[in-house]
Amino acid sequence: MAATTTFFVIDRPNETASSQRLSDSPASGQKVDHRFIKIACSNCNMRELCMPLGLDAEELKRVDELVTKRPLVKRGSALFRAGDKFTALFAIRSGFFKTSITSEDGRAQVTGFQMAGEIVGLDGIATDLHTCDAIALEDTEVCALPFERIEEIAREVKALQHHVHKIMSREIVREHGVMLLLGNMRSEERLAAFLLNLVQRLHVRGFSSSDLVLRMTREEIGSYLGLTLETVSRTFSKFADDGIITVNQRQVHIQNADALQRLVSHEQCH
Amino acid sequence: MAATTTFFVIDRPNETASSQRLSDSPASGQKVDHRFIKIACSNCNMRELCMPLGLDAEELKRVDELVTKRPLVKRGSALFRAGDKFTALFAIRSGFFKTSITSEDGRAQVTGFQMAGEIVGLDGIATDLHTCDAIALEDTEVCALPFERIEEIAREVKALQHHVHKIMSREIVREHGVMLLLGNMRSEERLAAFLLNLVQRLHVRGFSSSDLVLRMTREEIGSYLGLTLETVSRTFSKFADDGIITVNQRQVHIQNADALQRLVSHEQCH
DNA sequence: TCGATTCTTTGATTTATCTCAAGCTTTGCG
DNA sequence: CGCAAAGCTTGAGATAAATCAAAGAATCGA
Repeated sequence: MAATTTFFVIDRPNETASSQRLSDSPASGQKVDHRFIKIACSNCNMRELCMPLGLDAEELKRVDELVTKRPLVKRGSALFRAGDKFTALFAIRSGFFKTSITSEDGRAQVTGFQMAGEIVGLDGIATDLHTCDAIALEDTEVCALPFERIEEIAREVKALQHHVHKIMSREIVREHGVMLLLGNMRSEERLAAFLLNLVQRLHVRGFSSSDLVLRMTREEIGSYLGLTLETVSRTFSKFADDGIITVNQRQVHIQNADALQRLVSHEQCH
Repeated sequence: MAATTTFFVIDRPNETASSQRLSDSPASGQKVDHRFIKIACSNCNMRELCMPLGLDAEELKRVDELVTKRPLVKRGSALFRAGDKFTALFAIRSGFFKTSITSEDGRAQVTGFQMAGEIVGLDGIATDLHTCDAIALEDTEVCALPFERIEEIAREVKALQHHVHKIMSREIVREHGVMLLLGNMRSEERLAAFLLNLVQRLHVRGFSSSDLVLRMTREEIGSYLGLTLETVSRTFSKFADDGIITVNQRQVHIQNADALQRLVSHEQCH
């Protein structure tokens, strides 16, 4: 299904998490307000994951200019909400987001879960207004990339231009996969696909490919997969009974990835 | 739900449909082979629908250079298929397409229906390979827009650059709407949303907002909506029984658009 | 124009998932 | 620390939609 959507994610050497809060609280004991320090993308510990490839030094410099703010979004709060003015894309430096839309009559649909190295905000380009909410599932740090600057630099840096196009195309392809999941798969297949997708993305980031900590509730998983929270819970229990996974609340250990893969790709109905 | 994805669609004054076939058959009785005539976007009868706004004469000229081929795709055949090399976006000049993906195990999911003035092929940018099939549901005419040229010109023409970004973002937002539909709605709500979306898009193109001819089968509608063809058929019948629509095979007349709208937006479950 | 194929409708039955409900666990806050 | 709130699990029953089946209608190509 989903290739992950990556971009620039910025590392900030020798700083504590608290020093870069965007709040008004004084950075006690510090001479320099780190909030306004601009860190070079070229120092980013995730640049292999996120940076467009093949930039020369001059082009890299231009990319660095992109990052203006690096807000910290606390667990449960919104990076942006539907209706907010769109001004920037956000590269997630650390933490986990969910994006969701709500219809007029109040139905909510989680449209994705995003982790470090991925981009949120692409929905806002169409109308200059965001159409979904981006909610932090844990304390997160993001890089704000003002879209006008992106376009400006993309006009000069070919690699960046193409990278932006790729990121958007990847998101379109990812959503095709979700449509297949929602339109064609049964609950077990959906949850299996979900788990495999999550660990695969985490593995790329250097984490285990068999252990993961879910950052979202059963209800949020259900919303994403078009299932009720009860069905998600039952399906977890079934996988555990079948010895495919071990579940302990948000902790999941995948014991038999092949079995999950077979659920997703092998037609079970025959 | 879905804003339509529009782009350049080219009109060709004083030509018959047959004269521009891409086949090798000779254009009998004609001195000039119209197959190779390049028609200016500025003459397009759908330019209000498709052209990026605010281009000056010079910029318009550059956009015209984009269109190189204008193939005719016959009903049932593919404009491109999953795995094909991606080289161009296609603007639909006339006719109707479906796009669909197929998973390894053979499950098919229709991911969209596209009509004149809309763009197909965005999925190919991510990996330089198409990931879905685009099948003509009737004889169609498209403009091939080589993507390298698009990017080249977009680097110089700001309006085109932003237009491309908007088209891709719109597609992302449209797919969010489909996810809501697949994840949250019941069969009647899905079909109502589908019908309203179709007539709305047709209406923008100057067609009736109450009458439409379905270009796709019940099965294709079902695939798009995550339903079986039988459920689609039954739901059509139910709408007809309720006096909301009149159905005669592919001919649909909407008698009570408000009722459809209420189905979609009003929570029926309470 | 006719026959074959594809498409559509409708009915009967099954089933996957939802809903409702209750109890249990964990988390977070005063 | 203890209580309240949020989150999770499990069961029983209801139900929307799938499946299976068969017949009728439309379309297409020979």
